[in-house]
Amino acid sequence: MAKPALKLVDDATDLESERLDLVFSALSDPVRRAILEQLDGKDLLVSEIAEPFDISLQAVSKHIQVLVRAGLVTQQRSGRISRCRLDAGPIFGAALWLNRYSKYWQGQFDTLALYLDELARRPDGQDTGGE
Amino acid sequence: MAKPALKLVDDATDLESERLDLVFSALSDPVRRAILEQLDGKDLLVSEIAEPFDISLQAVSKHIQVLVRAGLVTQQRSGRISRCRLDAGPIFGAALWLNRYSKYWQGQFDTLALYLDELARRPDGQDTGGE
DNA sequence: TTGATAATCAACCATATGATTGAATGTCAG
DNA sequence: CTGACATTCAATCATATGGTTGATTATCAA
Repeated sequence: MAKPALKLVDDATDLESERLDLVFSALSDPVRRAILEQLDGKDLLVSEIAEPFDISLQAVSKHIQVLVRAGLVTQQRSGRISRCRLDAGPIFGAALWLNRYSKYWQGQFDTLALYLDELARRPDGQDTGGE
Repeated sequence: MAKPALKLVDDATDLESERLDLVFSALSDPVRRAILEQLDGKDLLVSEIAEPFDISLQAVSKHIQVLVRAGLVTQQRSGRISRCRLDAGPIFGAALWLNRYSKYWQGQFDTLALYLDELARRPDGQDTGGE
């Protein structure tokens, strides 16, 4: 009856399930994933975010709105500019849901643990670029 | 430069990005997430999977096709029945992508590690608040 | 053969999504 | 005030999605 201690893990509740709907749906678009990667470590304006993409600024603005609705990005408007900041909180909930299947990875699980360790140890989040 | 050792982490490649598109999109629907939870630990027929849901069998069949396209479920037809099996492999790739933001969780990271430990230690994958 | 069963196919519908272009809003600089 | 700029709003379009019902395919049992 009472929810488990880690309520994020239990997606039986409508609220958490709807949040997962929004988060996974937001993550299902490569443009939005790229936006999140851009925001990893630094806040950016809408126009700065849009710069690398070949689509219109309006399209990027709509993508950002989707990320905002999912709780993955917050926007702080000051004057005519709108600074966008990553909020990784909801990603944690998604990761928890995924990790209920970690038992299937097994061998690769060590790889993940190692990778997490590596990431945690690194000052910035940059990948090595291999070798 | 060359790709990193863990190519799953680098979604710059079109192939891996499209796979993530399919996986995250598949996970964005509560029915499909529930199906994956049903398949956690046991293979099921389409009709068995459909039983708990209020929607038509055909709708469930289409959901399963989406999961198959994403690589999350495999189907083995034998006679008129079609046995569905979970393939958690693609979830690993998705988890790796998410975990690039683990540095933001920090405090909660211990919680995740603890949870993973808990999951790994549990004989079956059942959550406390399960079905 | 007949008939029930398992699953998919097909057509259809309502709504959502991702993109576009053009207009509007609001703000800063001269 | 004028105008450039940052962003959003609005209308539109093509396509995708999630659901329905009805038909079809294929298998098993009597």
